[in-house]
Amino acid sequence: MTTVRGARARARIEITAAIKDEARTQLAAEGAAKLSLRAVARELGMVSSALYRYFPSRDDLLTALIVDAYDAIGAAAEKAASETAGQRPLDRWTAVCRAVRAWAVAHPHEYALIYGSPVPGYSAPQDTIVPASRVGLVLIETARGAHTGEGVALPPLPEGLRPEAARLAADIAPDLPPALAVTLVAAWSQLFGLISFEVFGHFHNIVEDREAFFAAAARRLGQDVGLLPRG
Amino acid sequence: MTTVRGARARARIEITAAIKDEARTQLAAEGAAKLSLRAVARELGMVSSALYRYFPSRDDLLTALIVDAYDAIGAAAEKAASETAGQRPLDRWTAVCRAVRAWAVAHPHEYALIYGSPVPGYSAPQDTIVPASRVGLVLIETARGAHTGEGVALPPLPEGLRPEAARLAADIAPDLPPALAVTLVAAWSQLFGLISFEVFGHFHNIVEDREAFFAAAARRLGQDVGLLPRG
DNA sequence: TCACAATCAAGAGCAGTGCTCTCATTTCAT
DNA sequence: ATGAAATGAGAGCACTGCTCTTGATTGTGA
Repeated sequence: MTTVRGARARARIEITAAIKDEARTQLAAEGAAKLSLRAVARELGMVSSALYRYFPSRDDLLTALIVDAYDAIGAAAEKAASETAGQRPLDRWTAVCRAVRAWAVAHPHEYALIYGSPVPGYSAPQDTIVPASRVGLVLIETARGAHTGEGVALPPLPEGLRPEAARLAADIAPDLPPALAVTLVAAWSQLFGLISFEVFGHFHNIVEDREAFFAAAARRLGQDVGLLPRG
Repeated sequence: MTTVRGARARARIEITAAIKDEARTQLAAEGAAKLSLRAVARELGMVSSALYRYFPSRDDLLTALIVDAYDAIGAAAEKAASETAGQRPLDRWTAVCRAVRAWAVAHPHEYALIYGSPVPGYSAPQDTIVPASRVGLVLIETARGAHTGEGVALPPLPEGLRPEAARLAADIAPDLPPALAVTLVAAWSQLFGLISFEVFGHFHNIVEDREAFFAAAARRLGQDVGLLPRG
């Protein structure tokens, strides 16, 4: 399938990668707003129009970077999950959260690209939806481990949320109780609320020891989804 | 102080407001990335260089819009708080949260300007920090109502978070127990995690009944900060 | 009242951007 | 070997933020 047919195909792959690399460098240095196709081409010793043979537009380049960023932060989450395979669910949960945060803090501009204001259009391209779900899937999987077998005490669902909860659970995790599925999705978004506030500077002059603050909040999020401190 | 000295000063105020209005219109229509000084000037029947008499740069115009957006969402929160003055703390809390969300959903691009990726530089200008704190202050005030007098059961702080919690509480709410102050700040950021995920499209194909979902999550956040369902 | 200074609009212009088009060259499959 | 497809280079268009100069309008102190 992905066998390299000839020198030309090989070159195309390499140049595409080089373009993405240089773009990522500029992204990390100056942010998405100042990422310039011409500057990327200039740095690579080619003329700007040549770059359009590889990416049909600036937004397509950005989309490629978005996909890569989703994959990178998803891989970080998966790595933390697999490295804590035998441990208690709550510890695994916090380990995953801390890994996600660590990636975000280390790559603020790439993080802003995927969890900040949507820049290209309003609807995310099709290619991004699978990579975008990786962190969420890890969280679901981590929580699932604690809920196989017996049920855990979760607050009852409000009447009006019943149908939505059932639909949502059937969609993302049919084997889990609806109340848990809802809580998981909420915890998922709240996790990124914590991270975004730190990365985007809203904790400036407010939270100093961000590491400890986040660890405690993430742990509490884990308890919210039914992971017990001991057991 | 703000007395209008003459016709010229009056005109300056009016033109400045007109520029901001037109800029806000373009922001709402196309987003911050496509906000163009030249287009604003064109729409106002003036030449682009004239606009620089009122805003020294594009970033300064954006900063003015940022301040206005913080003020608007802060006012929405304060309105909800004052309109529910006599009610139970948990109901007030959810009312405030829903008002904040409603403003965000109604003004997605302005919301993205203040809670999305920071666009101008990395450090927010001085003028923004006071308006930026309004929503947070309302949340603190709402929670304070339930904690005057007796204490409410809050999970104990982890050992490592003790000093940070004390410092943080002394900073933002010296009369509240440190554990509550920490939880409040976490809930604050998690609230915007919920809203950002909705506004930025991360709930696409996942959460359908966003209204009910948010109401339940916000209520739960209120319980996290110690507001009791009954009482 | 009048002259001077501050303020302001207009226009030209600069450097930069994303993107398109044409044209020559190179590579590949037949 | 030949025709088709892929690639690179260059010119050019419309747009951007921003600066500078010029001339007109407005406010103010002697």
